[in-house]
Amino acid sequence: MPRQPTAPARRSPCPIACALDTLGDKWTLLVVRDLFLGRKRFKDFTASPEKIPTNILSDRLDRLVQRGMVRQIPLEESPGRQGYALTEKGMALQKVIKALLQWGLEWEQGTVVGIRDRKA
Amino acid sequence: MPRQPTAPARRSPCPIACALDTLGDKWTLLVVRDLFLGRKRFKDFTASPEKIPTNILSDRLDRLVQRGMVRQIPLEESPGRQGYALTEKGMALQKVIKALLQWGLEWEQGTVVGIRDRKA
DNA sequence: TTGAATTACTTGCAAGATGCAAGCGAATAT
DNA sequence: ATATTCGCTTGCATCTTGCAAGTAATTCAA
Repeated sequence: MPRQPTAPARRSPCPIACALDTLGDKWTLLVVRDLFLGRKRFKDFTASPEKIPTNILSDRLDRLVQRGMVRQIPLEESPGRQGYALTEKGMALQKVIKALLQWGLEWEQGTVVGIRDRKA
Repeated sequence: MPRQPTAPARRSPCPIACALDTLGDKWTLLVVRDLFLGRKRFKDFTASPEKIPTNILSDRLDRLVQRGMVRQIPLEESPGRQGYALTEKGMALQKVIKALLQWGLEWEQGTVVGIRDRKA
């Protein structure tokens, strides 16, 4: 029988574990952060100071789209190019991002808000 | 010159990126979740339904201790054995855990609160 | 008190993920 | 028309993960 592209199995029904099945890696939530900052295009994400490799970026954007946190949007400033934006499900991650931001600021010294591209 | 065991380099001064330098993987925050649930001992963590491999557990506990989120504690019920508990810095992750929990519950269907060991 | 479990790990290895560099076709700028 | 940027994909070396097995130190049971 031909198989539907199987959703990767969940480790458990725990909502935290399930969230981490998608979000639990070094890069995914940084892409989400950039989307909250209004970044839309591939090059915008690569311009962030963490310098995400393009193959990883491509993969993470795909996964976020597949899992319904991001959708592709047309870019009115350049038609024929695609951009990315958070869906409602993606927007709902705001509390997670804020909690990480506050924790980092309070407990990891030397961190500052307001990321800039390396060419600011 | 002999070198101090170097702290792994930060990707950027962004507090979110910095938080993810420690927390950004599939397992670390599940260990933190278990600590919030009152689990103290190695075997308690291995009993969680996600079945963390013991080498990963060992590594993650070490890293959490190194980075100041967890400390080792004596176990009064069996002296000569060590347990683990959250420090203040670790406790401060409560909002992160709660945000992930709420997001998972709301957006990932089939998730439920109240994890159980497989032998409940 | 002696032997059998249990606990808290470590080690080895196969498989998968990551990161760098290069390449490549479609859009855009000159 | 040509050059450059953009949005990727591919290959490959390296690092990380996950499974199984092993081990030394408790603890338990007879």
